[in-house]
Amino acid sequence: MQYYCIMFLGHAVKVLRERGYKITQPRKQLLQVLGETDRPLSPYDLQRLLQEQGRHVDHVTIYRVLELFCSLNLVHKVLSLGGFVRCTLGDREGCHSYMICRDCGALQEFADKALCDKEDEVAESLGFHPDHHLTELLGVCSNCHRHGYGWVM
Amino acid sequence: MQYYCIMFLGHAVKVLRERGYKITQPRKQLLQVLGETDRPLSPYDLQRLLQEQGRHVDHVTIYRVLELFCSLNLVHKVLSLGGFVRCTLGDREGCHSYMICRDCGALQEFADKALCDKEDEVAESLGFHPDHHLTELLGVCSNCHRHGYGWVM
DNA sequence: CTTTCTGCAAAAGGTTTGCAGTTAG
DNA sequence: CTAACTGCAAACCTTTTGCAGAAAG
Repeated sequence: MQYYCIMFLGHAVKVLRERGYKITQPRKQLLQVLGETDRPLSPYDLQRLLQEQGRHVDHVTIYRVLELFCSLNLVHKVLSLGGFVRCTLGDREGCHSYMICRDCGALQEFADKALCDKEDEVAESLGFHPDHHLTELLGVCSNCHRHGYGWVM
Repeated sequence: MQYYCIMFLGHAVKVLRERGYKITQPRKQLLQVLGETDRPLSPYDLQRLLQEQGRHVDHVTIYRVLELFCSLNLVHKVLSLGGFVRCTLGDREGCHSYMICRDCGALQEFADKALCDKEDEVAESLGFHPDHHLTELLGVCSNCHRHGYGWVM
């Protein structure tokens, strides 16, 4: 996780620089927090977390920074939970897919070409021409599944 | 459409009665409005529409009625647009799927077993056990697609 | 007649806007 | 030094809560 966090931070800073955006304190701090978790967090969740580290960032700034990060595909907005997570994939357009664990709240992003194609196929067969897919699967991750059985027994 | 509206209203009233809920004025009026459109509408959209018909329904009531309708699977909440649409399918659990047209805003609900299975398959292959699928496809419906080409030429 | 439901008032929560002052490069 | 960015104040919109009165069955 520590490893991914550094990867994420490095990549994000690179993207910001390339596009001419400044590397400010609030942006760095938000990247830090987003890099450390795989749970979707709301703007106020993020503010609370920063607060606990003794860092005060205005909620308006958080909204604006998240909007920027989304536009650069550094984070995604997760609709079924209403929070933001760091993007863990490359710049594959169109087919964001997420699995979200009900127990631990962790989100795992994936991109599956075959699934995308199947979605297109079904839609086209109904006369629809999709250009964007939203797929969010709710359930239990392998970790929690194991522990879940443990509790019952 | 008129036909579907009556179907929807009849079915909804039956479900409410069966479960012991009262058929009140606000509930009837909301069913009416929801039955007449295939666009997702927000609580305040619905209030506005009723207002225009000279009917005053408090927004708190609208929230409470929509919550009830959702729990009875009479309407669905659409996350990518943040509105409510009438449910057009039977009580198939688990696999809600929607196609939403960017141009006209119309939503079409569908349930495709093969697509559901494919989603499960992909998730399971990544060690995840899904119990709920959220699939929303954004694009252009056949109607708007035709007219779209018309505009260009 | 009783239970359920609605409307109202108010609060709570989330999001957006404008502007003056600060900061990164 | 300058353009970009942040913080603050305030407005705005959405959603929730508690309670007294109305309405459905």
